[in-house]
Amino acid sequence: MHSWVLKSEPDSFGIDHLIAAKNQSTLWDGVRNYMARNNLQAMCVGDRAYFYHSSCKVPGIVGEMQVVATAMPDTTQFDTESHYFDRKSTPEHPLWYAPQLKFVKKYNLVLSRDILEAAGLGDSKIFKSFRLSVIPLTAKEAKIIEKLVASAGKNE
DNA sequence: GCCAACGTTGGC
DNA sequence: GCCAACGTTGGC
Repeated sequence: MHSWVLKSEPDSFGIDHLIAAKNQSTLWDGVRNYMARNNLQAMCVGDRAYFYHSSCKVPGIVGEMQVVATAMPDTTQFDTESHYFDRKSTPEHPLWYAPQLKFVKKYNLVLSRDILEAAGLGDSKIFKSFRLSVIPLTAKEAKIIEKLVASAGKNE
């Protein structure tokens, strides 16, 4: 199993949108960056994805999701009405792919950048490749986050 | 709202 | 295929 960090702006699609969604799941579509796309395609069923809120008051990891279906063509790329329409893409040769993600849990606190950095994740791609919206975590990084979640859970 | 980082585009 | 210009992301 691999772990990933998926960024989204809570104003456009936050974890509460996911909770309210049908089956509490969503296609992670609209990603238009090749490196992020490659990461999306590398996701396997059962992988864990941390939901990261960006461009908001307290940016950080707010909860967990699980991959329930591997990446399939992102249909918004063919929709001329969509903000995500891409004229270079055709149904025969789609450029962009989206996996299906399902809500697992929402934390009772935000794992803010301060908390993540203090836990030793300062060298993680979360910080180093901060423009990337789909970030792979090493096993070590994933373990650190698991620990943070476990200790935060004790305060519930 | 500013601005640095950095991916993408397009002219050559 | 290089690289400057441009646009977007995202923290502050």
